[in-house]
Amino acid sequence: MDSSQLLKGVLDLAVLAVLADRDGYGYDVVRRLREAGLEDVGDASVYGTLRRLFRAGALTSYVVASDEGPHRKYYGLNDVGRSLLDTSAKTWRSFADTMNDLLKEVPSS
Amino acid sequence: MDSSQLLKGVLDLAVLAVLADRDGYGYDVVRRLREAGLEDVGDASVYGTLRRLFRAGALTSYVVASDEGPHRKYYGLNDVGRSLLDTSAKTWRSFADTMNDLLKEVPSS
DNA sequence: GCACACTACTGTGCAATGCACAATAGTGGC
DNA sequence: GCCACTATTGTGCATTGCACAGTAGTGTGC
Repeated sequence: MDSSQLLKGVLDLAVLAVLADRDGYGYDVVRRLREAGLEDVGDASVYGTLRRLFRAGALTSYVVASDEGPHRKYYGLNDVGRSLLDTSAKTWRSFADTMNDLLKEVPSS
Repeated sequence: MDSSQLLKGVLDLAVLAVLADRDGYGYDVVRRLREAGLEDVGDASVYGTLRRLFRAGALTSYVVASDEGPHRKYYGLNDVGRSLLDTSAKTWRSFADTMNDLLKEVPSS
């Protein structure tokens, strides 16, 4: 099973969760998601998600120059983003519970 | 957050899990999924998923006449389907664990 | 100086899939 | 006859993750 389809609709949540910890720029968010276990996440997906969330008014954005490469566009949560994170996390937990319940007859291995 | 996006890539798994319990026809699978907590699942999604899984060789299919309405096209798991269910369930559990870990800093309410 | 690797962002176009909606059709109650 | 419920199929759309290409800055090794 391709885990890329599992990400649909959850990448927003994952990105919000990562940014809740601390502000980050695209390349950095990709790295943090992969370290967290989402190893197959594509960089274009993350950049796209950040832009979408920003356009939706959930993120702040500011550019910082770097002396180790190109400039970095940092993103951070604002109130809309924090509230989106809360409700999305709630929706996710309830959904995951439902799925786990459905799967309780399926042997773990 | 629209839970419809959460279903992406998971509806296959949910349908397989429901059919693992016992064979079922489309309309019945929709009802069982809704009773299980997936209240917003669309009927066209389920019919589409059943056809897709059948085309992929994971399901058997047979038509049964009904005296309470139109005929019913039953679907059931074959070996491919059972193996798909196992690996998909494993992928889901690992993915859900990763997400829950990412969300552990987010207050539950 | 130049090739290359790593960092970092943007844009285009595609594939997968859940869903709305319409059409078809059988049964039964009023 | 009309309507509600059951049951399946097909069309077309919206969302979204991703591959890929392009641009660009920094540092390393030759």
